[in-house]
Amino acid sequence: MKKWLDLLSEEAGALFEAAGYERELGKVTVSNRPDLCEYQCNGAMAAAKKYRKAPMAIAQDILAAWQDRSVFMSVEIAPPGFLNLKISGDYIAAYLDRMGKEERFGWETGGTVKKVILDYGGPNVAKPLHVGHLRSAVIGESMKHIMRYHGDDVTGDIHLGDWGLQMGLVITELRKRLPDLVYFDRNYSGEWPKEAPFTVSELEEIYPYASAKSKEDPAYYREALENTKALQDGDPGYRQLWKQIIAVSTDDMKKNYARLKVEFDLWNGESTVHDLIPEMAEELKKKGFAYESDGALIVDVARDDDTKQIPPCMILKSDGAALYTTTDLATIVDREEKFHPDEIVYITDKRQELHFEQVFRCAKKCGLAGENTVLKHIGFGTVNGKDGHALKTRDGGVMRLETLLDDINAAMLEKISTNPDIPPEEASATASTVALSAVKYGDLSNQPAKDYIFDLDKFTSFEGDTGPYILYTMVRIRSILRKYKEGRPQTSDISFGDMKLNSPLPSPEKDLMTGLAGMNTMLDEAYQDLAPNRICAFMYQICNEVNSFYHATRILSEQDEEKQQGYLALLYLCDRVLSCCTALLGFDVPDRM
RNA sequence: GUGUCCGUAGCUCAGUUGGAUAGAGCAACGGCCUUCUAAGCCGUGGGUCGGGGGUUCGAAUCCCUUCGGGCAUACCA
Repeated sequence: MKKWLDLLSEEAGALFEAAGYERELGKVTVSNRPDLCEYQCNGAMAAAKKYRKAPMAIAQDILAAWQDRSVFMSVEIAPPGFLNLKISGDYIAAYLDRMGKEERFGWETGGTVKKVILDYGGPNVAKPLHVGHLRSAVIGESMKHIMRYHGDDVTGDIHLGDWGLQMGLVITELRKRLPDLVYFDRNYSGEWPKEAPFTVSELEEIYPYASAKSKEDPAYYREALENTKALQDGDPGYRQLWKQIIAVSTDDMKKNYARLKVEFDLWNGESTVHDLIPEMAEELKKKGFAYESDGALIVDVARDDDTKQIPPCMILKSDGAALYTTTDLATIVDREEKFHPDEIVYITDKRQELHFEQVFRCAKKCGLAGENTVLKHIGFGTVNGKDGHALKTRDGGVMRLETLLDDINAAMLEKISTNPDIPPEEASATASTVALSAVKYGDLSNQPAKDYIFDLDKFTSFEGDTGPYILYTMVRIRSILRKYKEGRPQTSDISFGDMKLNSPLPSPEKDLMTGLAGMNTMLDEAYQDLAPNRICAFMYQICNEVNSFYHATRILSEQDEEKQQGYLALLYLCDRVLSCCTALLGFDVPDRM
């Protein structure tokens, strides 16, 4: 089904053609002056140059050509040549009726189905999830939903950080603290213990300690490097210990991600591809792409037309160990073999931009990625505190994701509990639902690439452009629909009749209808740009319009049945549209709040 | 140094690819609940779009220049 604005543009284009001008001039946009009109067309001014005629005169011609009122109920001209348009009520109602019946609200997806690997989440084992991981998970999950809604075949891979220096650091520290563990006994030949010799909390304390120590103690750092290499080279005890670290750590992660309603299809990691590394490195050497420099194995990826300096891509460190680039390249090889994807999309912190530039160039240059495989990096900004710096706890530590969610949940529960209509046993679940909307909407309503300020007070205030406001509006809509149904004999599903615009004048009802007509356009833009923030902006607009409509209209007590059916049909469509949006963003809607 | 992103109301941000009087939210102030959830709605005040120059009928948007900031810049991820 054609996009609303395209449809209007065609209609306006027909007027231009009828008046003897090019069709293409009839481009219609949403009005900048809602006080004057609903839509505007600036074609007369654009035509002025081509036809060497005054814009106002051209506008007059268009006005003269306008006779059929079934689409535009009014056309007015304003200096220096604006065409101000108002839409007929029947026309918009018919469009919405059709939209409500079509699949995906009439969004034409073109039928192309892409196979996509979505690489997001990217937590490091042995490290607690912190707010930085929030964005990758929340944005990635939403993009997954958006692409799937489009029809794409998307596989989400968490891509654990489980193979680099951090593993060496943890092992080094464990060895210092618990030297008697069998994992460190080279001569041990018995069965490996099933139980891990540490808990998640211990693990999460060990990593930061080891990381800090390695920075001030060069000997310790060297040891960590050696242990990293030993792990990668297959030291049996280290490998067993490493498996325990991953098991304990991922167990905990799963709880956190479940809480965020984020689900991965694959729990692969850097280590998944460790067996591919030696062969890949050898191959790159043999083919002449990789060579030694300062003891490390590198591939040049700079190009003559670069405006910036691109450092070479490092395949192996001088001690022969793998690093981030190595596993990322091997992962491309692995994914190509197993999935033959059309696209691999990475969602990470934008500071890794250069890293991915290098990896992508290297993968293409060396033929590790197929010629037609699109490699895309979507970098997101930092989550900052109110001071504009990275979000910290009160005492300056790293803000854990768990803590953040707990805080918001608590604040939300307090609010929810003030509503006497919510039974206490329901309050907790409702609070989590609303809290999640606050967190996700708060994140996704920003452009991914930009930093944003995570202000707990703002997020828990429920006013303005927030998740709770959206949910509140939806709850209101559903409440009306429910009450209407309750008052009638129960059939399986009550249809709400045809869409009908009852007040074609400038009215909250009409604003809402024209707003809804933008749904398929919005979906297309959100998909093309992979921009969840567009969905948020759209929802916010619709919710504002719904609330204005709500206040201006008594629905349940409306005596004119046809009128009431029109209202209900409109609200029902709103509910479906908004529900679709919340699903794409990745949060639920409570029954009451 | 080089590259890159950014600078819009007191604060947090939009601004549909060059259009009319630059928009929201928060904060401030004033209205609206015997009626579908007032976590709402309606209204008021608040701006040299960092500065300067240019391109044209027309610039927050495009070009140049300048100031201020963030980030990146091969053996971390």
